[in-house]
Amino acid sequence: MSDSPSADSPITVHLAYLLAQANREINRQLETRLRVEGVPVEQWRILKVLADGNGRSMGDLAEAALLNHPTLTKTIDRMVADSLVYRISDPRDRRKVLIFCSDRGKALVRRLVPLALGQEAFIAENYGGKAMAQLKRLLETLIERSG
Amino acid sequence: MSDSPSADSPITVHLAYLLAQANREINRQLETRLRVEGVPVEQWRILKVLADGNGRSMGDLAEAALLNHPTLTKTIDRMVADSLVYRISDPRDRRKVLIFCSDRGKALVRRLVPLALGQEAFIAENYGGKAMAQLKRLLETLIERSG
DNA sequence: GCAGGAACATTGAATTTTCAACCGTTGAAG
DNA sequence: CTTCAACGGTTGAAAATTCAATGTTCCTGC
Repeated sequence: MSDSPSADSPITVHLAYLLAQANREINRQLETRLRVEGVPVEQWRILKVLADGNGRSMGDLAEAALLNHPTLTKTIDRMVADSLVYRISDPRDRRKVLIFCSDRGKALVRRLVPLALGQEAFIAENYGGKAMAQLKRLLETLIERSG
Repeated sequence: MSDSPSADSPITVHLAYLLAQANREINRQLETRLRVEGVPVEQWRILKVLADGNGRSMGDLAEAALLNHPTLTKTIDRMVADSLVYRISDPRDRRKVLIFCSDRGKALVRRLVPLALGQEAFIAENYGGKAMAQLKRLLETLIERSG
């Protein structure tokens, strides 16, 4: 039986804490890599999702980019101002707004991808590809079971 | 030989993304549990760290509670206003400020701990104690190697 | 065809976080 | 001693996020 934490055990053994800590660390690393292009991590996620050329509704995009709805609206405002993406109201359902990646946005993504893959490679080296793959698998099932 | 992500692979296979997603999900669950007491997750972490009765410097506390320095200062301001913690300037090094948990804070932690442990138990059930233990181990070593 | 409820996105105000600059304290070099 | 760089923490302004409320559009039942 794996030791379940008790009242006086430190918070550092809680899964919620470990996830927050690991995320914070990895996110910071990615942040410093992306700083070369001056792009925040959230915008990187948005751009990468849109990079296939298909438009996404705000709802879908919020979910994919791990952002709350109002936060996404305002982030997209900024990105539109930077001409990285643009809005088109969905002709099939006029409540929806589809977001597309501009050419400028696509060009930026092409420069961003190697930076993100560089991090992946770096982690695989320092941490072990085996452990990394295992960790990814466990995270995926955790996410699946939590939805 | 674990498949390393390439330029066109979706962002959902990046470790940074999976960590952000898992953290977001688990954090939300914890948030709704703690809502019973009206305590934000960040304050829960702070209180839990201080619960042993020892004082911590702002620096140490920021690291333990996964908060940036100025953010912690302002969060502590709020918690002092709620009489959950108090500040005492360190007599050994007057640059430092030690934060202590008040009795009110300690009483609150006693109500918070079961909520957090409830989540741990819930995850262990729905996800498997074995997988959870393995995930924790992998996260710990990832954090260690990233420091 | 129309009334009412649900879905989608945005807005403005309030809260929170971040960035850069700052001040007091310490420790070490000269 | 005195000076000066580094440390620890706070502050105010700016930026980002969140909350609650709003405006459209769509869909269902009648």
